[in-house]
Amino acid sequence: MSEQKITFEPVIFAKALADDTRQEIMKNLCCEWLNVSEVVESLGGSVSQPTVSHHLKLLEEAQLVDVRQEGRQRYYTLNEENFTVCCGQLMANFAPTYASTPADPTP
Amino acid sequence: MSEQKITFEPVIFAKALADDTRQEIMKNLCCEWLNVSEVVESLGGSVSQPTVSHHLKLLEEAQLVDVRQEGRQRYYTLNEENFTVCCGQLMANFAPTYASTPADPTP
DNA sequence: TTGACATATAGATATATGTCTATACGATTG
DNA sequence: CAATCGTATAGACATATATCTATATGTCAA
Repeated sequence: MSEQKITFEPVIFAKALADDTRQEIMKNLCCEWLNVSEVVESLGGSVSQPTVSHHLKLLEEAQLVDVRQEGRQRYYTLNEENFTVCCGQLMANFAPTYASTPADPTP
Repeated sequence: MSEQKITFEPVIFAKALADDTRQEIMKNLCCEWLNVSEVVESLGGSVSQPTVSHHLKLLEEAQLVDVRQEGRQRYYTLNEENFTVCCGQLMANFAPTYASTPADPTP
């Protein structure tokens, strides 16, 4: 059904990863749904809520997080599958010798 | 022998990829040794030689290219193996569900 | 040694980006 | 409806970065 196929933009993907704060956020969202306030807390208060929102927006644009609205809160989680696809595409682009041609993903 | 084990710095790796020109350079250096002038040419003259040198330096610092001096020219090539290792580490960090624990690389 | 060539470095500049504060927006609750 | 809470947006600002021109460094050849 909804499962939109990811549009892989290698530079956008790389830019999304190219920041310490965002990588920390991604770690904290890995296998876990957190709302924005919880993400702020998870960073130990080192960055403000608007900054976190900004980072989450970038991650969303890169299709690396899923979002779910619940009341007035928005819950985010890392989309591991999309992340995996992006890494696979990077491999295909830049390490063809090592990249395993992944036939077809689970249909 | 010399094969230095790569020190994976996920943000440095991502930053190295986070630019169109660098990705183009990486593609052109994939499975191919080019000297600096040839890299400049391969970009169709869209960037200057010093700019290319700058990008190559970043790629070198990220350990994504190997360098070989030959006379007065420096030849660069993409290090596919290091690239692969970095992607694998990214997967381990951010997609543990999908990451294959790679036992041991070919000894 | 001198000149030419290949590449790297220095310095300048414009754009991109990460961060903050202030505030707007949207949903819930009294 | 009004107040409140959670999040997003706007605007400002400082730093990072991509690029250029000019020049230095290093290597070879005559």
